[in-house]
Amino acid sequence: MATFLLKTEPTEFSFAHLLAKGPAGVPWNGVSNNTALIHLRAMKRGDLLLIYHTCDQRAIVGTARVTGLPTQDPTRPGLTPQGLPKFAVVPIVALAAATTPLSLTQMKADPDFATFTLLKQPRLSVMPVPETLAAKILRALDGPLPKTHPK
DNA sequence: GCCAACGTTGGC
DNA sequence: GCCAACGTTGGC
Repeated sequence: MATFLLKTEPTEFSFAHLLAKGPAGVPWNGVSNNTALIHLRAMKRGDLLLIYHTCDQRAIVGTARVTGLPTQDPTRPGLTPQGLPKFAVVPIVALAAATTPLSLTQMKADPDFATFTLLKQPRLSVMPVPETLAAKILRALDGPLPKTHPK
């Protein structure tokens, strides 16, 4: 199981909004940046997601789960030369809100995060999170954490 | 194929 | 609101 970080503007689509969708979840769409799309296409059912709010909040605010494989965006159909969805969309559901959101400031102050893509490529909206870092982030969020894979 | 101009993102 | 970092576009 891999872990990825997804950025969202809370004014556009907040983690609270995702939570409110419940087990139905949402298709994570609207990504156009090629590097971000490469990571989206690599997602598998069961992968863990860390949801980061940009703008005023600038913190990881909750966790979510990938519930299916990436598919084509119905509004922008097309495949890559490798036969993968060009503008990939991934179904996700919220898991839990963080009891303690982990702020960008905190991550910047921690040497363990020095090579983290979130800090090195501030404009990338979808990125993989190394396993050791993901574990550390989950401990910091200190909420009801995901324990099991979906059935 | 290069690169200048322009657009977008997101932290400050 | 500004601007740095990137990505994209289009003229050549």
